[in-house]
Amino acid sequence: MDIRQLRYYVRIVEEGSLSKASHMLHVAQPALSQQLAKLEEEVGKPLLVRSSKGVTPNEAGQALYHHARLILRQIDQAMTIARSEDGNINGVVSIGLPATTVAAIGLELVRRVRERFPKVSINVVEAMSGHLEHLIRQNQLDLAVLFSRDLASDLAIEPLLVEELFLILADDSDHLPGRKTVTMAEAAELPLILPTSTHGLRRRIEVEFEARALSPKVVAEIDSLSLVMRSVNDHIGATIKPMGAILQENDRGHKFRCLRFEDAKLRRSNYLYSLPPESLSSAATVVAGELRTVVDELVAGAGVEGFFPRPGEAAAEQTAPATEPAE
Amino acid sequence: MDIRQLRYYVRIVEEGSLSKASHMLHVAQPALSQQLAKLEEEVGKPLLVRSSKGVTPNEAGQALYHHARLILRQIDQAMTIARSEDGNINGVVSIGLPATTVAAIGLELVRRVRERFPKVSINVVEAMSGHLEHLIRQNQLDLAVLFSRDLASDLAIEPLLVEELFLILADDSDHLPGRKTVTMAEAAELPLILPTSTHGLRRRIEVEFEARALSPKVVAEIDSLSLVMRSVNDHIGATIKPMGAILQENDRGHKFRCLRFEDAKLRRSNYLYSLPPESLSSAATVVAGELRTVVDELVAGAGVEGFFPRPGEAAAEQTAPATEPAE
DNA sequence: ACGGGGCATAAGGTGGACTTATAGCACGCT
DNA sequence: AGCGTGCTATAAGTCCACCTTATGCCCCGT
Repeated sequence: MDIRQLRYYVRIVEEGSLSKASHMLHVAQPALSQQLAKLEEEVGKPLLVRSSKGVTPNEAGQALYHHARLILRQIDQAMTIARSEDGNINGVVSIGLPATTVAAIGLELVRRVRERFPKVSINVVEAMSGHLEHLIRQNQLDLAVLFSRDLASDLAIEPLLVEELFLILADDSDHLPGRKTVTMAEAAELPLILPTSTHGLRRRIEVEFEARALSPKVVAEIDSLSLVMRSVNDHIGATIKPMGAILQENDRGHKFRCLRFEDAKLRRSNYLYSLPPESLSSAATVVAGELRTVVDELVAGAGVEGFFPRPGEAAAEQTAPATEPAE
Repeated sequence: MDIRQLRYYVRIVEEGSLSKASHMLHVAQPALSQQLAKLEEEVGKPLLVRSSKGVTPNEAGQALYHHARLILRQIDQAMTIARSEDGNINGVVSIGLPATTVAAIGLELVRRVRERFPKVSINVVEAMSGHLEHLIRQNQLDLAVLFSRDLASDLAIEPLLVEELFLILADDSDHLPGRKTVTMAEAAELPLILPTSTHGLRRRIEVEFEARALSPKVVAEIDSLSLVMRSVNDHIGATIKPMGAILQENDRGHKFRCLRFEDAKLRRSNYLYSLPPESLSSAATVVAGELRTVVDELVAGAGVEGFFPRPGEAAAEQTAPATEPAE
């Protein structure tokens, strides 16, 4: 399929005749016949019904006609944008991110979008994933990062990354001194600060404890990341979070110890929700692209643990969990 | 711009190097250099910054990269849809139409969509234009036909057609017997059934009366097309509507006389609102296409008066009103 | 039966896209 | 400073694809 073929095809359908279209396009009629035949060969089925009065598209041909018009319009738009003074990508893009994702990549995402697309105004909405689900269902967000893939909707869903969960303690905590790993049983003995029961992360953690006939000693239920981390820093308890939880705490001068679970694979998948890629605005398209880039850099970052690439990338396939309970 | 150029370009940006991209694409590196040069010549500016370490896109190049990916994905999607068993266009498309537009084209639109795209479920929402404006702003409609172009939003707006307004009487009315035209002064003497004061059509009509120091004798204010037409048929008064108002009345066995205004150009523009064309679903795209086709046929229809093509079509340019008050 | 209008095929010419060969530049290492 | 490597750009030649003209076949209307 080629652009010239699409231009020929659109004109043929609009004129209802190869001969008339050839006049409009200033090419010989056999050229259209040949290009149409090549297109039909590539598609593998006829697109037009021929008669002595001209041609009419069948259903596949009609569908292709509409798509072809869209593609040609987008090619013109792409050319216009590329030719213009500054790429002319502008507009407001609202993106919903859970707190830990904001913590991990929020600043870098905003930096990149601001420097690469100065006329795009990115609006980062930090909220709990349940609320983000509601917002994007209500079309009040262009993009959202969520942890479940079963939000029934016509939105596009693509895996973004997989986060490993760690037991997080204050750096100077008396608990488990000098340790790099922890067992679920040891974690069950610690005072824990976890999100409330409706929170997906909380349910994910409880599943692992219950599978070992253990109960976590929950000393506080807090649905605010910054308050949780301040509470951990203040030795009220430990928490279980992905590494993103401490990345911005490091910036704030807080130090934490992160212990990997040696007898459990505690992981959480992140998904990027958006309108289907072909129905996203230019501004939202580039913001989604920059989000993927920032995540790729996080995953590949030297010295940064606990982030795995999205399943489907060849290098990552073998490291992704074989099965993972739905969150 | 060609599809092969876009494929080469996307791969060059992703690899950050023409040499690496040439390995991935199995073509010689100078071929990429030449095609990239042609693309930049067509765009009229550089897209990539060259260095001894490879290439990086500038802002125009980055924007083009995102668009190119979108276009290539849509080409793949178009091919997939064309190849599939039945075109695979499916989904629910909601379209908001004012009553007179439903009357003019509603049945034909539904017929065409049902026969050409059996898996598309079209949901025609008949409502007053003010309510349609609210619904589409709330993203509760995929498409809408409205009469004003100044609805501030990020929706795409395209002219659809221009309707001429007629004085409409019952066929057997004693008023203005045998006449084909009417003056504004004569109309001011008739009992009139008009929409309520907030209705755009009402305000359009009043502007013309006031410009001639005339007042319409409004005997009833009704915001229901079918009730208005039943009232006209029952000799309660005349009304002023586009021709669409009677097209379905003809089907119901009602007969009306339509008198053209000889001393006024009473016209109303219709606009198609939708998400920007590149962000519309496939189903909505084909429904919009079928809407345009139905309107074109209405405009070109033999014996059907009072509909003019959208401005911008060459044959119609001279018949479209040079200036027209904003509605 | 004939003429006109439509689409499809055959054959030839030309221009574009790819190839190989090579030049030039920058960077890193010795 | 010199050399090797890796990158992109240019030149020249080859081959293939797209367009042309010529023509055949079919259908419809008169």
